[in-house]
This record gives sequence, structure tokens and C-alpha cells, in this order.
Amino acid sequence: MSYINSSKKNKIALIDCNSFYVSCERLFNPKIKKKPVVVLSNNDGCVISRSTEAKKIGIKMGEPYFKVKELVRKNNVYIFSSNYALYGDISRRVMKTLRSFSDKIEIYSIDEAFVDLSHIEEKEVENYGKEIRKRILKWTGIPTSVGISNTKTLSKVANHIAKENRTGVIYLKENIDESLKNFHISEVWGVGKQLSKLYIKNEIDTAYKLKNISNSWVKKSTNVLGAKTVMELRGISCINLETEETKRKSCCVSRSFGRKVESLEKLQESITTHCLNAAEKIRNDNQIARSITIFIRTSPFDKHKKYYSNSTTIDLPVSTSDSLQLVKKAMEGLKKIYKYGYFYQKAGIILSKLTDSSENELNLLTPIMENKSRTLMKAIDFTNAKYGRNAISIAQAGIDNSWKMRKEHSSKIDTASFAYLPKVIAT
DNA sequence: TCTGGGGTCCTAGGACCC
DNA sequence: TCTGGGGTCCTAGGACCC
Repeated sequence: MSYINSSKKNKIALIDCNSFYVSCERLFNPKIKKKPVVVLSNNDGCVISRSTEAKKIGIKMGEPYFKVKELVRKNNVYIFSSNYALYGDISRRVMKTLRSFSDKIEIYSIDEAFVDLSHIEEKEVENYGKEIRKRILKWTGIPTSVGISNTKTLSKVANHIAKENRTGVIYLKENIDESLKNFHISEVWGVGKQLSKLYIKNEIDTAYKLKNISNSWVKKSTNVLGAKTVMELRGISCINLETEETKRKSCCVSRSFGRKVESLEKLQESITTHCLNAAEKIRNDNQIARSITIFIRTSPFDKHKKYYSNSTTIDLPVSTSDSLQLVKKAMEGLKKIYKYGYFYQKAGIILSKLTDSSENELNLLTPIMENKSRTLMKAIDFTNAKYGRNAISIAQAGIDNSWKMRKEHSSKIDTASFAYLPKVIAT
């Protein structure tokens, strides 16, 4: 019994770019259209984006590259190392295009966004979705899929279906149950590996069955997020559209090594580099950190060597974004957790307890030095922005590249550089 | 030989206080 | 010798997302 006219319900669209990283590479390389293409993660480690053709061959998402090398060779799959500067740039263009439709938009990740379509008339919704697709494709060259329904979770379902049956746009409003019956539990947004296992053990293997379990059972067996997912499948909106841009609460920079690292010295170099990059990132957002975590680990996959993983967190007396102070603390932390005799595979740092840097101006404990350091940091950031990342660094970061990432398949496209613009020859 | 990186949120349990 | 109970805050670890 409801007084609410169903047409008054929320309508939320999820716009998701198809094989986003692959699509970005294709923009600048027409010859790989319709061909199997794969983009690899940092260090050329795993498959993180696949074209439809590559999916058909049987290359799985997240699979280690070395395991699919044979498949790649046999099928002439085009391989690319990831180029995040390019993907970030294309992403901004896609989102800008989306904003030409509505301000009520939540940028959810690099390749997807929720848009509120509640104001669109019922009979126009699907066409509107088609128009969004068309414009993004025309203005940016990126193909998308659009799923629309009453809640975020349902629009995720709709989007998933649109991707699978290649219709481009799905407005899920009637016969939702039929769709949910064919929707595997593990594909539901918010249901990961662990929850899938739990649900399947309890004979809940489709979205439809999850929708119909009792509230008390979900709450007891999972947590509030589990309960929210169930409500959302019922069409009751529990997860709001976050249209305000928020600043990050922590900032992590970490990398696997191209080659295993044993010495403290090399770890110091990498941690210093990561720390400088993280500090620059938070300065860019006018933030300061109160806490810094350093972590190192050996490979969890190597069955023949002993595994070691450790981290330490240091609270700073006063929040800062000063690279030199942060690096000093990071080095202290690293010495605490470093153990000789291991072959390290990855190292990183996390800056946390981030706040707005303006908040520190009122803090009487802030040393006068802070002003001096701020001027220095500004000069460094300016120079690095102008002459390229790490144009100015500190000696501690090292110049020997032996531990740095592998990146053997880069397309080297840089949309911020004139040198990489396609050339047109007029005769 | 080779298995990514960067986030958020939730919760159990410990520390602490009265 | 006996050794409470309830509240809050914090954090590490886990689960999830892309």
C-alpha cells in the first residue's frame, strides 16, 4: 500500500565506459579497432582491460600476464602497458560531456558515473539514455553502456545487462524480477567473494533470491551494507547519490618492483620516491597529513621463499605536507620494519588523517619554519609541473633505476604534449 | 622469470574512564 | 580475600569497489 506514484520514484542512470582503457588506446590507434586488445596493470603484471574480442578468446580479467602470454601470441592480441595520464585525461572529457546533461552527477570511478534522471518523463527516459551514449561517443570517441533504474544497485544490474546483450541502454522498470532471476549473486554490486560464498552456502545464488530474504537474516548474517544491498534490490533507495566532490581521506602511493629488492638502500630509494609523490599529491589538494604508514612485503606468490610483510604507522606531532619532514619520518619507519635476508616485491606509503591545510594556520604550535617550507614546496611543485615529474627530487630518491617498473608495451601517447599529436599533412 | 594500485567503510575488540 | 559495569574512543584488519 503506497501513496507514492511510481513515476515519482528516483531514476538513476549508471553510465559506464566499455573496456575503458582499451577504448582509450583505440582512439589513437585505429588499426586496433575490431582486434583483440588487452591493457596491462603497472609492471605489466595483470590484465586489467580487455576488448570484446580479447574476452572471447578467453583472456580473464585480472589474470597475470605471463599466464596468458601463449594465448596472446597465438591470437595476435595487441598488448599495452597502462598509461594512466592518458586514461585520466579522456575520463575528464567523458565526465565533462556528461555534465552537459545534468549537474546531479556522481563520478564513481575513472570510467563510470551515476546521473540523476528523476526529472525526466517516464516515456522519455530510454531515449534520454540513448542520447547520452550518442553524445559521449560523438564528442569523445568512447563507447558506453547505460543502465537506468530506481536505485544505484538496480542501475548497476541494468548496466550489466546492457553490456551483456549489447543493447547499449537498459531501463529496468517492469519485470525487474525476471531480470534478477537470471542475475548471478556474485555479480551484484556490493556482493564480493566472501559474501557470495556465504549466500551460496545458504542457497541464495541469484539477485532475486537475495531480494527476497528476510531483513533480520541479512542483518544478522552480514552487516548494514548487506542489508542496504537487499533494500536497493527491492527498489528502495538507501545509497545516496554523492554529487559533492569530497577530498580524499588518505593517500597511498605504492609500487611493485620490476626486479626483487634486497637491500635497505634500494628500499629507501623507492620509499623516498613514493613519499615525494604522495606529498605532492596532497599539496595539490591543499591537504596536510597527521599520520604516515610505511609498508614492505615479499611476494605472496612465491612458494619457495619465506613470506614477510610488515608495516608501521607514525603519528606526526603536527600535520604537514612538507616532503622533507615526511621522508625523514618514512625513513625512520622503514628502518623499524626492514629485515635483512628477504627479497622484497613491493613497498609503499600511506598518508592519512588528512585535513585541509588552512586548518593548520590557526594552530599556534605550527612552527614558523612551516612558512619557509611551504615556499620551498611550492617552488618544487611548480618546477616539476613545468619540466616533468621528478625534475626536482632529493638525492635520497636515487638515480639508479634497477628497481623501477617494467613497462614494455607503452603506447607513449601523451595528450598533454604537442609532440604526440597526430600529424596531418596538407598537400 | 613474470601475479596492480588506490580508495572507502564497517566492526570487533582493546584501552580507558568513571 | 573479594575483584563491576557501562560507556566512549580508537585502531587494525577485513571486505568491498573500480
